[in-house]
Amino acid sequence: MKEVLDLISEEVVRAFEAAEIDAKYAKVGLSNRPDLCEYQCNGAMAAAKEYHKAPIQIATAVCEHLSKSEMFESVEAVNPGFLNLKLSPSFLASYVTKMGEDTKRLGLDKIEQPKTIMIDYGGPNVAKALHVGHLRSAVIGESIKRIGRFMGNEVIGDVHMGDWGLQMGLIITELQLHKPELPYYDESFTGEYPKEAPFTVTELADLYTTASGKSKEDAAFKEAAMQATFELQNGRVGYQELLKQILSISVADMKANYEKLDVSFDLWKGESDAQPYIPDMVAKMKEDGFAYESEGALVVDVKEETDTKEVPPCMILKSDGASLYNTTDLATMVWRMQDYHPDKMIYVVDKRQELYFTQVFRCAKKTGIVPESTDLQFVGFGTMNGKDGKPFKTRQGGVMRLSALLQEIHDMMYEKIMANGTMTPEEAEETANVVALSAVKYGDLSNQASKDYIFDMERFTSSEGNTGPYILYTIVRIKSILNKFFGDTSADERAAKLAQFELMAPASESEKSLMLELVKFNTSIRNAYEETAPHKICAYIYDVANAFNHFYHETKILAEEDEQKKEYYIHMLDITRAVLETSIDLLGFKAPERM
RNA sequence: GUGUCCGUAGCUCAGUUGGAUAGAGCAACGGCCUUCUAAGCCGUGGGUCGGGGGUUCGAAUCCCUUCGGGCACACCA
Repeated sequence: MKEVLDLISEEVVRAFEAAEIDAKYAKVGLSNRPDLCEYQCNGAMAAAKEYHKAPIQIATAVCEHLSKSEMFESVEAVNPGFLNLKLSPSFLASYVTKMGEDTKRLGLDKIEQPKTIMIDYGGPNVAKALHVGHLRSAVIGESIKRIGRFMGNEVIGDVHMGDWGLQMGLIITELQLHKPELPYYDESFTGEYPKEAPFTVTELADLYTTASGKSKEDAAFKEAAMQATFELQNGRVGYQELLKQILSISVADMKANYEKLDVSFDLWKGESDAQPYIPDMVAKMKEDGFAYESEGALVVDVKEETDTKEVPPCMILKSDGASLYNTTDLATMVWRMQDYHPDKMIYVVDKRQELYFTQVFRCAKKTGIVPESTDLQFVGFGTMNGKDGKPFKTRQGGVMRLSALLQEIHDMMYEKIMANGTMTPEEAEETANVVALSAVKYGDLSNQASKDYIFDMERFTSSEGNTGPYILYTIVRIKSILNKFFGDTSADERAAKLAQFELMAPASESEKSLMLELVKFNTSIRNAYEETAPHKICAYIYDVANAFNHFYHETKILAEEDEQKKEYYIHMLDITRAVLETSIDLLGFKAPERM
């Protein structure tokens, strides 16, 4: 359904036209003076020059035409030329009623031309435990994916694992020292390779850690690892089979970890999946004359005239002929285009990689790997810092594992819940998980993705202020009332009853404020989608939660004696709940029943 | 050095793309529970939007300049 802002705009446009002022000046926005009005139009001041009239004259003329509209409670022209608008309570009630008719979409239309969007986030390394550095990509990417889908697009999430390169060689070489008898190392082996992996996740991580340490001190070991990497990349069968085992073990573990974060991927592709596409891709680049040799390496020029600085060429092959990050990323685009024909690809990666991705994007377009019609978007996120403003570390100064971070926050929430003494340990355990996730995700998403932010556990886990737990608490309060009101009735019965409860025009300030917030749902979500900015959803629901809590404080809902009024409250509560729950789902977390 | 992002209350952050008196939260102080979850609500104090110029009816927002900080600048990913 049409957004409130559009409905107002149409009305204002008509008034401008009636006053014989060009409609281009009839721009309406939210008020920045809520004490004076709810929506405002400043067009009269902009139009003053063209029409050689005092802005207030124009505003007054428009105001006269506008005051006939039933949409507004009041319309005022104020010096020097502001047009102040207040919505009528009945208009608000009817709009919210329409939202409530479909609590799944709440008045938000899907976009008219859905796109196929591929989104690249996560980027974990095989054989390395997920650490806090992986948190932002996962959390932000997941939210962008959900928002994109909610708007009606087909969104495909790809984890894009780091499963290629020296790290694999390190593991292969280290494992050989422990278990040289494995068939993977026997080049003459022709039988069937074992189905079971020769290690567990923990062993795998240990292998890598040891090997990685050795390679820094032991030159011969590193040499062997590089040789193994080379042989793996050149198709040595035993090594490729071993890689499959490494992947299967590692992926299972990653999936478990991401599941705890409520983050999922449609594709579990890695850098290795791009390898088969490299030779043809490189050959074509040479053939088409884009790739040439420079200082021994194969590169493609990507600088443009409008550049304000020097953009180095995009390197396709190193001087030793080996492929690198760029090669893999470009080849990944090859299969993505081939298999999925996306209209858009979004990369959710550390913002420090911006220049690098500019090179890759330009190269992809220039060489025709990605057609002009496909949009390539870089969503760079900032660093997650500790309270000292420096990159987040454990107390010991090491890199913190994601699981350890989640555990720590979970424990804080668990303690808080148990202190209330209202839950069994089992229920508290589960609730703590849900609340902890909201704390982490909301803490991350409520900041602009592109900025560095300070990860402050005390603040994020607090239920005061703009936090996940505060939002959840608000939802829980609403649910609690709804549950008391409806008792044991089934979801269907509830819906049927709710459909009969009519909303009344808001009588008090707090009712109206709440409705004014609810009505912004579609605009807010669309904005967040268009600007790839989940933090706008956070800002929105924080306003909704505030408006609700204010209303809640002032209004006795279940004790209301007027049945009709009570039903109206209940209906509005349910719509508020739907707005909040739909929104947090887009952010990637859920609300518990109690907390 | 070149480029780029940033600088808003003691702290953490918003600021609807140029509008009115720059907003929240935390922290500080003061109120509100025999009534739907007080993990809440209400109030008070706190600012030269880093500095300086400019553009115009009007600037935290656009331009220039300056100071301070982060980050990136072809064989890592």
